[in-house]
Amino acid sequence: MSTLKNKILIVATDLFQTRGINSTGVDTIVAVAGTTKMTLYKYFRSKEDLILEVLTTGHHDFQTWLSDKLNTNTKKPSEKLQKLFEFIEEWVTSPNFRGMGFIKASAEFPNEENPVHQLSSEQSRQFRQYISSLASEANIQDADGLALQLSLLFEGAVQAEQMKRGSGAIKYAKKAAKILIDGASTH
Amino acid sequence: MSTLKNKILIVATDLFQTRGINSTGVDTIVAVAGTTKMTLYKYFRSKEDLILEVLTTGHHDFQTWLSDKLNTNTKKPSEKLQKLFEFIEEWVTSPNFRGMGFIKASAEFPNEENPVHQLSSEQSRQFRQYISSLASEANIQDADGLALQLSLLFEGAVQAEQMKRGSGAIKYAKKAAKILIDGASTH
DNA sequence: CTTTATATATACAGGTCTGTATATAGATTT
DNA sequence: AAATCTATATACAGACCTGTATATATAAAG
Repeated sequence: MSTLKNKILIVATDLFQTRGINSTGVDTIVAVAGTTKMTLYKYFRSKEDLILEVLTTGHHDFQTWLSDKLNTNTKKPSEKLQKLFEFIEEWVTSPNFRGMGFIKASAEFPNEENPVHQLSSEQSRQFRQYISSLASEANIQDADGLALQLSLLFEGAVQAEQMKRGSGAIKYAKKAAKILIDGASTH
Repeated sequence: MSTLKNKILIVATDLFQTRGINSTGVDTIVAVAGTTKMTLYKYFRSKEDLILEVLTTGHHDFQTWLSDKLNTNTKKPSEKLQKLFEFIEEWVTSPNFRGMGFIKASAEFPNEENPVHQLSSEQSRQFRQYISSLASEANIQDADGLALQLSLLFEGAVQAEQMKRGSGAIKYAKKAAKILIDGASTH
């Protein structure tokens, strides 16, 4: 991938997160990235295309990082579920953390026919599905139910952490997750 | 309060929720409300003023409704905490439900110096504080911690319910809340 | 050296948005 | 009947936004 395209993606990810998507114009993006609109529109057909690619890249990076971490550090399925929030905390509190795009994108684009809304909604569903598969492998009865509960905690904590870094929300979410997982395991 | 001002507030609340705040122009609001911009700017100094009043009204309505429900239907402090999510579910699934403004407003206005962000952040804090006071009265040790966990579940469930009505998120949030409350009560 | 590919600089068209200015209609009060 | 208050109708200024058109620079490749 071109260096400039990559730079634009990184800058856009950052600005979308800190200033909001709709409030960030392409002029601002190219100015911060140190390039011009002509170059941006060479790599992205439209601003919407850029938004979609930012979301796709961010989600892919997170999912790859998370499953790698889980696969290399744990063996038993039950361990993976237990370690899940440990690694999420590591991700969220890392300096590279630039937010989970899909959480805020669906708020800024509430219209269900909007492509950005559809993608972020699909990413949220995929992540929940991934947690559910972990729960299934750990022989949890209501895997989908637990996955939904854990994703509520996750999305809430990430949003809180975005709003105020070091809020401690992720620590309490981790504790709550442990209780819920333990409760679902015994039945 | 003037009938027209009230009508504008109701219409704006609805449009902000379904189309997003930034994506809803004042022209659309007055067209749906059946009035003109001149009238809107008679009652509100600016669009930002309108947004702030929509948030304030919505939050006040919810808090009033919730504490009334809790005070008339329960006596013992421990009961209030247990019944909390029952009433929240009733509110969220009622036909009048028009979303919790402060949850989405902070996503659309991420800048911490923005008055809309500040107000929604403050409302989120107030609600968490209210839950914490219920927990304290119920003799929960880490009242603030439990309040944070419950608010994560609440905000996550409301957001999920907004994105897809009848998603069932609130039901699972209620179950999770019960587990967390019971867990925090025994210690 | 010349051709080709890539990036820059700049200007602008067409649209949308907020907020205001001006003129008018209807209704209530004096 | 005259004056006053409230709401309407309409137009527009000024700002911002996306996306494109045009001309130029720079550097690698034949």
